[in-house]
Amino acid sequence: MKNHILNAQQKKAVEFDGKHVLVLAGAGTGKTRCIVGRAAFLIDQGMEPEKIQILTFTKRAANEIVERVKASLTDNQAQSLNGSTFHSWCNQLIVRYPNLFGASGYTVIDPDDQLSVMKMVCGDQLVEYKGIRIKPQQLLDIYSYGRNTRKNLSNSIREKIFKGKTDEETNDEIDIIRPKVEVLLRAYQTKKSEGRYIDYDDLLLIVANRLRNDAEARRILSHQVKHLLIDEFQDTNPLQWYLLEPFLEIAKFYCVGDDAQSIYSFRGADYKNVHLFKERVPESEILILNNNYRSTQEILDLSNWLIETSPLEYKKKLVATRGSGTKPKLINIASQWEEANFIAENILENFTENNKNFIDHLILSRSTYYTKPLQAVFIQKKIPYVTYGGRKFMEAAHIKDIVSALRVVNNIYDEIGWMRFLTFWDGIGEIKAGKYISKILEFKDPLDCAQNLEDAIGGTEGEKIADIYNSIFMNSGNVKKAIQETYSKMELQLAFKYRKDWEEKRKSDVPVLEMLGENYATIGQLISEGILENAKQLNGNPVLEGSQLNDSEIKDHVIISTVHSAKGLEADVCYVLNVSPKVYPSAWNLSSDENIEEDRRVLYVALTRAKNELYITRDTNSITTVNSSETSEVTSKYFLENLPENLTEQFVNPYTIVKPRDILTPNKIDLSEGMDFS
DNA sequence: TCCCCCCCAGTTTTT
DNA sequence: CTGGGGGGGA
Repeated sequence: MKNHILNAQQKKAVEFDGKHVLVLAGAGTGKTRCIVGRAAFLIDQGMEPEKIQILTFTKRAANEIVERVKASLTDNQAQSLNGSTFHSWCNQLIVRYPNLFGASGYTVIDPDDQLSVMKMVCGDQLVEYKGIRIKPQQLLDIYSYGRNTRKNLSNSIREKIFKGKTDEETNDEIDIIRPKVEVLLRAYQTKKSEGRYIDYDDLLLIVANRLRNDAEARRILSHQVKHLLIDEFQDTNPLQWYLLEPFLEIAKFYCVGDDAQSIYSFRGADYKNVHLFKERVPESEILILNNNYRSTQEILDLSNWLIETSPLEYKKKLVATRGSGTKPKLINIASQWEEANFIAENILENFTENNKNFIDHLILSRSTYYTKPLQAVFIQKKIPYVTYGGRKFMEAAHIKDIVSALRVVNNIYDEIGWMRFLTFWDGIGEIKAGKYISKILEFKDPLDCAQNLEDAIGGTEGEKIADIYNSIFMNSGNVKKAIQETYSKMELQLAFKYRKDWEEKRKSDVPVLEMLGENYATIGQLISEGILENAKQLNGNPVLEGSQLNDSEIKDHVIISTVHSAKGLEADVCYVLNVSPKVYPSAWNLSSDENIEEDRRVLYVALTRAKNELYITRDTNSITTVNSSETSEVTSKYFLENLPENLTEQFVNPYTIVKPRDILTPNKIDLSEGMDFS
């Protein structure tokens, strides 16, 4: 094993020989290197790789760690090493031990489908639904928040609907709506059972409950799981801990985390869980890594300043082992187009004159949506890029159409799947589809359905739909073939339904779906694992919607990512977009100190990604409007408001701004000019 | 009554 | 780029 790159602290952490450990490590101190090193060390010591489970928050992080372990070992020693997200891991366990968890023939549903189910429930329970002014999506938020935090319904309503307020008026309101919400949530659970649906939280709960209540189940798994290596431990929430706890007696825990990088409280994560580690985990130790290997001192000075100005104490001051470099640059921009142009020109200059590759550049944004103009400019200037974060591949409408056909064969009780598949066809709307579905739900099994589906629907539609059903049914052992057959029968209608952008954009996703299908042995696996799959990452290679990347571009591209998806990433040159008032902290979060501090950590994560050069852009318009019209609240809470001048270099955009014509937003015409009303 | 199509609004962050 | 709403047509 090649471990010569480890320092003394890291080596101690990698070769830890106690039972459970938490490695507390600041940004850039080698957290990932530690997990990679640990896995390689264990395998080197003779542990079977299939009994080591690496748990991460994103699929990409899992893949990357596994790849790096493989690269650090010889002879395919790590071939069967397992790295996955919590959800994917649970799904795999459920599939592998159908008798243990009792969940076969189920369909894992994504948030879109959850919403559809909840809407059906609200339609069924109109009396209760009308009695509360809460939208179906908010009901799901309450439900999921309650399950993830293991808080009760009243408190979940308080957090999600009333922003945590505890005054008497709020309490009275909660008392009034709580029973009605309960009726709706219980109806949602019933509907899930009827449709044999499993939502994301169920994946964790099914495994957790079984293991907690059944010593025999723990005994079986104790032979399979010896080591749990858990990344980003500060982001685990109570539900995840509820799942992990029964493994304490089975496996050895190896957790790494950093409380200053906890940015998932909206999903119920509590950064204090790292502080509770020693209390909750007997026979455990805490190790600390504090040498930063990533960034220059100037970048760390700014990052340190940011968390030092927090009312919370992180007891963290990163020191660069790499020494000094250039100061972070703060650029005031007047519009998103100027920002996009500046970044594009800067990257092109680095590429052509400074001997840098595209992959040396990382662009970080608070939201996916905000990067759209940037992407337009990159396409215009032919800069290859990959986006992380945002919509999943399987969530695109045209993919869902194709997959809906596969879903109903996998689970004939999948009403959501039927609704999508039936209404896909011309002349069938929700009403007709509903009538067909009530007939379909009476079929005994898939075979019964295959034989009688045509008659149940009737006409040429029935013929067409039954034909597709049957060809998938015949090919259920070959997922790729099933997809191809389905597509060939749906192609005409797809091209018609999406005529505006079918040829240019959506059609090219079909081969990607086929490739995805090749990875799975059954349709059930495709739809449960596939919805957890990221759009841009396929067989380890980024796949872009719309543009076909050639080989060299696959290897060399700029990365555009949300901060949340950028955990663990680093780059030579980093651009943090739109660090403006109302964004850091964001306007929604201003009312809560906890949320403001979470936003501070979001910015902290963003800043600490940079190795050598850090560019921070901010919108001058929002600065001036805030100063002139709004109360001081927004400005006083803005993170860069009291930024010491010596920490950054104010920087003027040196490039001429050219607005490409085809991406130009129409100018707003001001019709109030020319008239003096005085 | 049901279905289709066009237009508009509004988008945190993730599994 | 999707979801909802409104209007027109069958």
